[in-house]
Amino acid sequence: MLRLLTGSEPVYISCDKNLGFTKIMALCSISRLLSSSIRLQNPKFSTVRSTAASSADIFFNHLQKNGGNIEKTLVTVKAQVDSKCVSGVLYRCYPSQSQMGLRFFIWAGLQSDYRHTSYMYSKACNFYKITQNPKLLYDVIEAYRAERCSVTVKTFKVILNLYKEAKLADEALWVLRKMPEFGLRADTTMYNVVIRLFCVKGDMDVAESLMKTMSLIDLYPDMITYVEMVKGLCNVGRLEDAFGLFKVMKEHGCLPSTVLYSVLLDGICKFGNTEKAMDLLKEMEKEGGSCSPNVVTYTSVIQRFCEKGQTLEALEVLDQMEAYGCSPNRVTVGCLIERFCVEGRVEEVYRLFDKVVKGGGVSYGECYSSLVVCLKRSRNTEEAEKVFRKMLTSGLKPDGLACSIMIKELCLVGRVLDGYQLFDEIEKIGYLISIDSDVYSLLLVGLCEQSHSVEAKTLARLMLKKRIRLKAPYSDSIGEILKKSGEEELVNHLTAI
DNA sequence: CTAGGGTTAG
Repeated sequence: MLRLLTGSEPVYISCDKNLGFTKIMALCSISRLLSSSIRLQNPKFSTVRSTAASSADIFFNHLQKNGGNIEKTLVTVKAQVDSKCVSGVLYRCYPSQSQMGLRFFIWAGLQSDYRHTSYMYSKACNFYKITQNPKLLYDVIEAYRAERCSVTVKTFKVILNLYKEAKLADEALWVLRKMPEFGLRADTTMYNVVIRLFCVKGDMDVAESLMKTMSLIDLYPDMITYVEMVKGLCNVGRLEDAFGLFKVMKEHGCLPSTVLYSVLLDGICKFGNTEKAMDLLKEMEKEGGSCSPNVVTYTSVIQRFCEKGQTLEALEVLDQMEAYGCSPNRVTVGCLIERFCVEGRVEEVYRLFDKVVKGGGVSYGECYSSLVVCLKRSRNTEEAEKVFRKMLTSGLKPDGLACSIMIKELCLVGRVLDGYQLFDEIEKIGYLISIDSDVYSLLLVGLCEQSHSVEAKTLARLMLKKRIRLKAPYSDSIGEILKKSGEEELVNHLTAI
């Protein structure tokens, strides 16, 4: 612990290992900066608490009063279910009422006017630590049975999606097996989820037996099932079996899609021989229609060649791609840039840029941004900075990642003012839209550390204007200090924007 | 459902 004097009251700051003394002093000066100048210029900051918390409160209070079969009475609650409300209830129930929280989550997922986004699933999964505590959902299902709750296929889908998010293959399979006990039957989509989990795990025996089970209960594997299976089989090196599945499908009169072809092609590139891969690509081109190779198809082939160091072959595929009328995109170019950088042939990328930009699938700005990222990644920071500055002077728009990387790098090596100037320049030409928000915090702390108070003040003002919150690990420490010096409202604003 | 940029530190 460290005792600091700010104003009349001593302030104690927990001093974690990331926070040296100079940093703490810097944070204190931010505190002073923000409190002295900014607050006065922005009198509206005093009331920032939102009123939208109430819907979660209504549901939570209802849950507290009505134990047991909560789903029955939840219908009577007159409140809107939305994602804010759902996460609100999740937070209130954790950790002492986890089961209730999850039951509410499942119930909410069944409402016709609301659908959990994948973000909500990951939120619920991470917050309740489903991966570490899969039993929580077991218990929910057992509670449904004990209380004779009415459950539907959709109920199980929500639970399955939580296990999917938690990457728990065995538990997901358990959900499928549990359904008949409730008189319910899983559909193809649910099988696909479980098959995918086992494919990712590399447990292809279970995945295969699941696919067999499907036909036994009159369910048909769809294109998604095949894609997952082919990918899984390729990944464990069972190329022949992947090919076999592909052929069986064709024999059944089911035409493989571009995606399926691409997955198989990618597998052959990775583990098979090049000739066979190129034959398959030709076959796709000839077949055309729903089998036509697309950007992804070509890009993955190019990428595999690059990985193997076969730059020439990769470039030939690029030609083949363009001849077929398919435009390379940012990802395609990215692979090739990386390859050129690795080989120390950086000068050659500019000719590549001219070529691919003509296709219309990617711009010079994107090409140069990729180059900056690539150079930085191969520790060629000096060159990266050169390219980046060249972009700015020639009016090319750097993308968010290139900006973030460049500014962060400058801060990291102590050239905070340079970083700020770059930032300022990009901001002035209006190119700063998609920059990482933690870049702002990094810059702000750096500027304070090096006592560039004018710039720090300007930046802080800009952050408030743009409603950019302070990022961890700075937000906590800055927040602490601000709060202890009585700047609670300001903290609310900067951290809870 | 197929390709897929970066993170610092001892």
